[in-house]
Amino acid sequence: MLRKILITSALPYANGPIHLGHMVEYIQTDIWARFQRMQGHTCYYVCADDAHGTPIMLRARSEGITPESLIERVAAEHQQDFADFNIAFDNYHSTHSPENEALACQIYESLDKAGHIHQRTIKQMYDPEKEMFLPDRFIKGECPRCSAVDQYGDSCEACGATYSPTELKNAVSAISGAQPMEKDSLHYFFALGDFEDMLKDWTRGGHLQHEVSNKLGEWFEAGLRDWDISRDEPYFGFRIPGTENKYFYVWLDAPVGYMASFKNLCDKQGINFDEFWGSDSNAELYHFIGKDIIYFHALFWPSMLSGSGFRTPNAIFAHGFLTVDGQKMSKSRGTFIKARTYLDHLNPEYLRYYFAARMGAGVDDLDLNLEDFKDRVNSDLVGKVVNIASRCAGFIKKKFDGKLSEQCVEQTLYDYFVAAGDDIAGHYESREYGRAMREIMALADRANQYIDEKKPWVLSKEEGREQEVQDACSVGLNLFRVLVTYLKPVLPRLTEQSEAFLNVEPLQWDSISQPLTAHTINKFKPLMTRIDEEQIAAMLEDSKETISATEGNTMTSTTTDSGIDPIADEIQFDDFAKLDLRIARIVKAEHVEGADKLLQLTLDIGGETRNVFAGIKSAYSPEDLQGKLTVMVANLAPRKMRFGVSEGMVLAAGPGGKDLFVLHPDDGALPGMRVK
RNA sequence: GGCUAUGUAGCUCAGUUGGUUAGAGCACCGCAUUCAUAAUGCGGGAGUCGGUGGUUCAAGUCCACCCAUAGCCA
Repeated sequence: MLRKILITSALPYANGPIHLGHMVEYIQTDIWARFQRMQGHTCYYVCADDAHGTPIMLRARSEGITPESLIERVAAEHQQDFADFNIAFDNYHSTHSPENEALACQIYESLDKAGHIHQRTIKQMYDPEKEMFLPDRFIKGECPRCSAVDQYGDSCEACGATYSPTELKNAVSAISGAQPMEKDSLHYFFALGDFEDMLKDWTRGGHLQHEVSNKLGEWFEAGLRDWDISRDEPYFGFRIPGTENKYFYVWLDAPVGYMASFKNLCDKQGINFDEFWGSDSNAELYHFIGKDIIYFHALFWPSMLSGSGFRTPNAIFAHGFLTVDGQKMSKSRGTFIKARTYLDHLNPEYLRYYFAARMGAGVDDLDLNLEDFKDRVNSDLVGKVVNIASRCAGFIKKKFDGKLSEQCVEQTLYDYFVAAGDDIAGHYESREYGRAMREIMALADRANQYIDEKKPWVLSKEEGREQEVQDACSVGLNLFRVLVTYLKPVLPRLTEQSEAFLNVEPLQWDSISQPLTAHTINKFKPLMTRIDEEQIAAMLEDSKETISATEGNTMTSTTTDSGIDPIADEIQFDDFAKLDLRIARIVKAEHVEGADKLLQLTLDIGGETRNVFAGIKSAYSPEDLQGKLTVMVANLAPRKMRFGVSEGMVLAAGPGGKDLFVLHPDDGALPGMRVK
């Protein structure tokens, strides 16, 4: 029976470039879409840029352009990256679109009408200088529990406490540096608790991976709380119907973007939208997402849909994150690799294959081990698969004028290859691509063994055995054709070239039931070349140089350390002169008992010593620092911390974790010298 | 801190309801081969199954605790 399927990938945030972490998901989804289409099913694959929210507003502001022109530019870049990775979207749209506004408002109004929207005045932090309310992550201060400095407004990275930003001590706005004040604001809430019964059924109804269902049990135990869906102006988003100055929180209209993109496609191609989204739809709907955004997709989204008269998804498919060589992507190591940087150096099909080879249906993280990447692509694709065609094509072309035998002499072997297709299809369907690739490669091994047994290069030197040569090579090429068919969802470009070489129509899953006989093929050209280590090295080098990525509150996985902060507001010389920066010698550095992130430093600033707690333990051990010169802020008000009083601050750059770099003066500087 | 996962050869993984000597591919070594983009075939070495303790005639598999890694905590 032919199926009608609509699938989506999470919407990338229109605030920065696509990187290889994003590509895990788009490649996973694209393979699935291509597989379904090869089966003859109708499968639409839609996506869009997620274009709203404070980070985009601020970024546009810092670039001195409108949010509209920012998102337009980023959308063009995103789409070029996807196109070059052969991600075959049926439609790519934007959440900042009329379709999305109409649908978001329609859903909101339905929910409101049914009594699922409540209003309530809350206290929120407000930046009096910028005249705006501050999202939690734009407020920094000291953790109310452990007093760690420089923590975000929602949780402490040092002790793991979660709290509300109003509890933060010595809070400052990350945008202006001003001290935020509490201010009342009327907010709109979605009553998630109204959907508890529906959600309990849905999340346990086979729509989620088992580990995800387990995780969600936790939320039910904790009780479902209302969801704050409004934001005050200034905000880049859609105004809430019936209000003057309230906007939908970006996460309200982001998933609606799936519908909007599809609506846009329907309008262009005359597809029936309701057939896919109506409450009685019998089409299939699947969302591919990263494991970090399960909450939004498995709780809010089904509730919103069912509360506003739409169907709910058949399933949510969550995947893990990408690491590179076993570690988080890092800018300093060059492993924060943008899609574009990869494309500048390497064939996208290599990565598509490598990801496929290592991808399963679970939420485990996936590691891009660059050594393994090279070995695997070279031995599996070039050494095994492509080699089969390469070693047979010459004989057929030279000795038989490109013509295959009249009949397949190895029907049993051929049937064995065809029969394996059911298993492989099953693995694709259940997103066990790694298993599928393993089975395909086992078949490739079998094909190479067969050619080895027949030894056409020996036969061709013997009189009267021409037929055997033609037969063996014809079998080899027919096996190759089956293998390429199985790999088609993963390797669209290789497949296209192979179709041209084999001189056949686009391969479908069921087009291989019979072998090609008495068929003329075209001249063989190398289908894929090996990866050279140099290419990988050059890509890493390039990645180190072209670091400019920034992330925000994105729907797609942020697998990375944070991006480059925007340049702060202009200051006058007098403001700068207030800072007293001094060269300091680290005379002693030691661990602080009970502190995860802090090192205690004793600094000599020329006759005076200072005790400073620095949050650099993740990047330095005390031995690294002892005796070194650095720069400190000497006139910062002393701050009482849980472990003692900190009398200043050492200067360091970097996003955090292992990527922290303490400043270091040039030779000749002496403790106590003022930096100006 | 709480929760959900993950941890098996150098690398990637498979190991069904606990049941002989823990398997495969890649990498490595040896041999064969030269049709093929130095590709292929045959053979070989390699593992205290994250750690500790327990249940059992029997544990990679079950239980407890611990360690490491990842994500989530609206």
